[in-house]
Amino acid sequence: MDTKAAIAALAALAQESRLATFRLLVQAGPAGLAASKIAEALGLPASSLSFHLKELTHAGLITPRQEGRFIIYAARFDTMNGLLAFLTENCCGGNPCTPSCGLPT
Amino acid sequence: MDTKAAIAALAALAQESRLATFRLLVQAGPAGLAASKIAEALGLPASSLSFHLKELTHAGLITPRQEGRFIIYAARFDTMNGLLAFLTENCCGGNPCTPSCGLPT
DNA sequence: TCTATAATTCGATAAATATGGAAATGATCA
DNA sequence: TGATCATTTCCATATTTATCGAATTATAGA
Repeated sequence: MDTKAAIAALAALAQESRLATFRLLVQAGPAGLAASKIAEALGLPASSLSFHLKELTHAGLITPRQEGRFIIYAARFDTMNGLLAFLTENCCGGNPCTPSCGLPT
Repeated sequence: MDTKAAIAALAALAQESRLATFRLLVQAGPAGLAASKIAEALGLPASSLSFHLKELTHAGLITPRQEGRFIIYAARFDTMNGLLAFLTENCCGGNPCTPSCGLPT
């Protein structure tokens, strides 16, 4: 992951409705959820949710697939893991550091 | 970490200068860096950097300490780790999931 | 105290973003 | 084809945010 992609992902997550959407999809796992189910779960108007889904998709954090007349969204764990790795890259100059400094175990 | 804190941290990181600042401090480790050193390293005007340092501090991602006439900023690894944990919370409903779904190893 | 350096606050401007109703598009089934 | 449901696009508005020069505050040393 490069800086541009990381900023896109972080900006996408830095918004209440989108963060809630993403976390819902992380918890739903690869099976994902239809847009209408997300709207219902979060109490969002369809047009607002659609705007946010597009942001998350464009940032590579979720991916849509058509299933019947539903569009199912699922979290992209590869991107999420790339983001986590990017943030912790070269922690403490690559030197061994205290437990509080490393990744959660 | 709660949702409010996570959004504050994500928003703080979702900006080029701040992300670069934070990563610089992550790599610097607990020793940290003086504001002027950060400005020099990133080529930012002092007033702009100061604005961003305040944002990062307010989000709990960095912390300042006075040392002589310098103010040294250091990354707060506890907050960063809390953020990573928050994002991956209850991944896949807590069920075992494929390797691509878990945290990086 | 006077001076030099470090860092922040102020202020004005420019740019990006969230919101949600209404209308349009896309997909399925009878 | 016509009806129905799912989703997106369009639009206008309100809000937030980034930028950086100039002025201000704070710290240390002579």
